[in-house]
Amino acid sequence: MAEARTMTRAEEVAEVLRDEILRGQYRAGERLPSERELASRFETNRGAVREAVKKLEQLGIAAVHPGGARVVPIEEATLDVIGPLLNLNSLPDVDLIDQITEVMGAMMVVAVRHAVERASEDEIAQARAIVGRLKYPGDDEADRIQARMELARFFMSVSQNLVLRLIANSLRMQFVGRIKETMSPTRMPSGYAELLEQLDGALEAKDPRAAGEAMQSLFNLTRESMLKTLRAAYMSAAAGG
Amino acid sequence: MAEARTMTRAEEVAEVLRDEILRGQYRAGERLPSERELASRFETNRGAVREAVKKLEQLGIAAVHPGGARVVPIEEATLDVIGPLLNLNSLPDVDLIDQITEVMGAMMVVAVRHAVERASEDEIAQARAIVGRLKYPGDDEADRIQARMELARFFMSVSQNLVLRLIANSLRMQFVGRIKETMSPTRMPSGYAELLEQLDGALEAKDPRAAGEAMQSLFNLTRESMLKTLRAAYMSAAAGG
DNA sequence: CCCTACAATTGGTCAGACCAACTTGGACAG
DNA sequence: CTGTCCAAGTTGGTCTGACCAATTGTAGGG
Repeated sequence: MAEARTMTRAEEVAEVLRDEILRGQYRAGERLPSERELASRFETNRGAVREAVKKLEQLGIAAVHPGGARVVPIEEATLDVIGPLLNLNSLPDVDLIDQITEVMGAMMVVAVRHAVERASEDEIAQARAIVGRLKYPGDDEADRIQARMELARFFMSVSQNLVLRLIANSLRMQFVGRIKETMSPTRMPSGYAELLEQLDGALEAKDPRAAGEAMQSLFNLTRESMLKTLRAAYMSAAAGG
Repeated sequence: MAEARTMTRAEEVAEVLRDEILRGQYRAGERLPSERELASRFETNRGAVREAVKKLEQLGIAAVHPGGARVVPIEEATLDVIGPLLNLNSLPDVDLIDQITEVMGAMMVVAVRHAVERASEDEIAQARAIVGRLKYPGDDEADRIQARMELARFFMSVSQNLVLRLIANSLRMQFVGRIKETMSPTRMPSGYAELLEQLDGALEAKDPRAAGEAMQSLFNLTRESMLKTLRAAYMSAAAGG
């Protein structure tokens, strides 16, 4: 599912315009060229341009009114701009990744607390099984990443909080793919194993608070190691280029 | 700004289809009627229908492919479905509101912690001024609601976390307007004043953790009182109808 | 029963047109 | 010179009708 089907003409136009806006080539409040102008610039018809501009509007970075479309400041955009923002440059913005991770951490803490509160025996067992795969990773590194994702999704779904799931969806979809390539050599940070042990214990004891705290610490650790890796990547890129 | 301009034909169609999907009139995975069929049903042209369907796709509740559009399960939707979900019935869903409040609370805690960490003297003073308006409310009840919103937005903007702001934007935009009408007789719950005092103290001492905890407690309190009010509204609605 | 080939349907694109609402610029009154 | 108001031009919203490529559903052949 979700295979990268060939892009539609409207999507191509939307992408170009979107990146131009995100790069700040238009000031906030400034008028976008008219649909007719854009159609001639992209050598396509107005219908396609219209769809593209609608897309920008639903991204929250453009406001279309009869009389003209205007650029909206990014702070008023939708969560969906995060992905494009990450992909704007060859290396994603460190601060932005840090912010994403922090928010994801906070959400996971809430999810875990809820999940532990309402989980059945069986679900607890499932969660612990995944934690086990993290504690004693096989020879496959990819399996650990996979297990981490699974754990997150599992807690999210058991937590029964739709809002949480939707936010996590958006962030994951935009974030995870992008970060995997940058973070390919993920090492297990020191202290990680102990925290997994804590989480496992909290699950066994069905202690929501303890589970939440363990999860928080896990995320903090992941966050730090991620930043370190990213900064290193930046350094080498700067040295290389 | 953002005045309710007359709805576009495409928007009308999108609204109807969106609500039909959210009400579960199509099973997940089921095919949507073709654009041509919809055009004839809504007595409009294919272009308008096309825009509408695109809108559904960007809401994350429909997936458009050559060959046909299909309905997507709501768990895979975008945050933007929250608003429509709330407005689906005359009274918003209590569980959903609870979930939203909980998530907003978690985000505000993160925001406050960050904000206190990086706030300048001047910004701290501004925040405390708003807290003061909450502590000693004037005769105007609306002013208190206003102050609460201001405080939230202030912390969000000072926190410098774009992700946080974007999520808060979405939730606020979809949630606040809806909830105000339901919650018009907001009373100050007992214990609220003390927590405000705590928050003020934490701001003065520039203690991020303490500020976060105070904010968490404030939200928990608000959440409870909101649920109580809502449940009461439901009871009276059930009795009346 | 499976698989291939064909035909119908679907979304994607395109061109050209009209309308209502908006923006703009200039004429006019003060 | 300043401010107001109106008219012309521009813009988005809607509509029609058409063609293409891809996917679907189906009937026929293995």
